[in-house]
Amino acid sequence: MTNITLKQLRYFDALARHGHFGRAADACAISQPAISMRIKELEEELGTPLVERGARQVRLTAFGEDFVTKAREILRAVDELGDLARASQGRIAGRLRIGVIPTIAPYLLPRIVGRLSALHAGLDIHVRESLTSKLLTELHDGKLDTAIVALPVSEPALTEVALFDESFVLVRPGADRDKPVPDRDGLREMRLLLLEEGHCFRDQALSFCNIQSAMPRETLDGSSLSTLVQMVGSGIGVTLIPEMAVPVETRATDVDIARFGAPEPKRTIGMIWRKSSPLAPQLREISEVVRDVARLARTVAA
Amino acid sequence: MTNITLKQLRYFDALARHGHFGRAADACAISQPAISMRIKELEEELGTPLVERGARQVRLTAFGEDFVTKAREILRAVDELGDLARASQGRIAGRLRIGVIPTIAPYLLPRIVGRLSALHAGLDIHVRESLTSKLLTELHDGKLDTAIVALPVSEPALTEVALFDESFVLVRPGADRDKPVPDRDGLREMRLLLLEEGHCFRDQALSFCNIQSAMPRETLDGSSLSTLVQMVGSGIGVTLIPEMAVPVETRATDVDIARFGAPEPKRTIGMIWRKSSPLAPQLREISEVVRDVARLARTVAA
DNA sequence: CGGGGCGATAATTTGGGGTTATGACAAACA
DNA sequence: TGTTTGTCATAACCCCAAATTATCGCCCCG
Repeated sequence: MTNITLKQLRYFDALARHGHFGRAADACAISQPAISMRIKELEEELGTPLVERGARQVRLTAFGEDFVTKAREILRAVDELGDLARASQGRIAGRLRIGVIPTIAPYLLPRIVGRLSALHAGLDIHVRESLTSKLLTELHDGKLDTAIVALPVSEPALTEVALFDESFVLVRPGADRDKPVPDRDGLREMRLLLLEEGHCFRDQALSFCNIQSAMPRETLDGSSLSTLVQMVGSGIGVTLIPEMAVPVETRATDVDIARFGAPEPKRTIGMIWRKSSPLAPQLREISEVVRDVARLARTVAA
Repeated sequence: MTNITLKQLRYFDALARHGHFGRAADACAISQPAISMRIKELEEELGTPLVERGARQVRLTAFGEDFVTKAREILRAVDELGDLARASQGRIAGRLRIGVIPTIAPYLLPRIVGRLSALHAGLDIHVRESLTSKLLTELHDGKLDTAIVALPVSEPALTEVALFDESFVLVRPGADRDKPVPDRDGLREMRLLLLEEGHCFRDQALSFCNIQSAMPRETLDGSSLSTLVQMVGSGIGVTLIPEMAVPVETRATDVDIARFGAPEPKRTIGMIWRKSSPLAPQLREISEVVRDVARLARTVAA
């Protein structure tokens, strides 16, 4: 393990440049004895002289020549470290790992990624679609920088900002078009198709109907909103979907979309990140962008 | 002009390695506050955080990851400055860190160390025995000056010189002494004991028998050639060992050693070092010595 | 031989970088 | 829900490394 310091290298670089202790010292804004001592010390550590102190001039030894080129490479590399910092500083750039729940991802993510990429050229976005519980774990483990989930998550270590509220709408077979829209109690009597266990959207829908999740119910579970809507289209039952999913999911299926009267079921979608994350300022800024994108997406949908 | 110091980089390297301020401080033989302060200072100079301080763990930021690789390059370059000094004096002296694979080390290393120490009084030899993959990593990281492994390694940044070829011989229970020597196909039918995954010698033996490593095979894996030979002695199966290992490993066990007919299995042992190493000329000279030593060892064995 | 330029050495000061002790806070625990 | 524990930050202090100024020694030159 060497004890060479960057100061020694800087002084030696200056000395090699000027061929003169006094002027090198000036260049380094130090006194002449200081540089003399540092160079001597460096030579002792290396066990070999670097400069030949002539009567009227100092000249590098052969080894000193080799040494100074290597030393300059190092000094340059160190200076570039500062640039590296400046390059990646402040601005939104580099890798951003974002997790989104499956009942949001297909409808919002393409727009988010598009907008963010357009706004921030140097941004390298990695997307992960997964259930809330898994997203939270990955957030904690540092596998994700942020996530978009339904609030609240109520984790003290996480910051959560609300993005928007979204209503749930009823999806029923096209044939039911003219029937009155059921209320939450009426809904409980119908054959309600839901996502499988683990999706927060399932719990949110159940809670609207005042049904205990644990209660054994005869429901047919679909694995994606698409599947659910397809099944509704074949007359198997009814389902709820977030309104943002309406344009995409009901495009090619004969189903009827009906809004509920008050109290309208809805959930709050938000963005979360670790309070300790150094990206926090950037993430807050990003959350503004996401909110904009979402508002746009929802006005288009409505 | 940056004020970054090598100490800061060394400490940060340690912190990145350990992911823990306290342990990193231990590794640097300083107190925990010292490293905390230095890292904080570094972050202030860079104007950007390097690590995310979680309650239970310290994690590098994306920028920290970039930074640490650059920093390590610099630290290695600085360490090489010391080598440069020694090399420029022409002599072979100072610290020499040499890595050797486990299927070579016991049979060759004592002689190598003995000879080199005798030839070069000022030489301080450090030996490391490990698998090829680990040796290559340590070579790149500047933890080793050179390594003796099976060629080829085909790394563009490394110089490789061949030292010698060594044949593999069959080790079978003493009772099989009078049976004919199997060929590579016959070998496939026998119960072949091999080193565990990761040893290059395992792969070399398998490739001789034309067996895919991935292929699920019923083999009993030993962790050293000694163990393998002992197991063969108890009649469990057969194995291959490099001929250099014969005198040491078969001394006290009732086993039969048989050479294969053509095509005889063999491998090439060579010495490797970083092309950028300032010790390159000395290492080449050392490789001549090692080659001599190996030739001597093998004629004794034969 | 005396003077001036230059680097080395000596004596002294100062602050960077270390230490120990302690605080703050989140996570784990009971 | 307190309590304990692990972990990093902060505070107060200390010391030696590395400056500074002053001076010396030396060689070349006039």
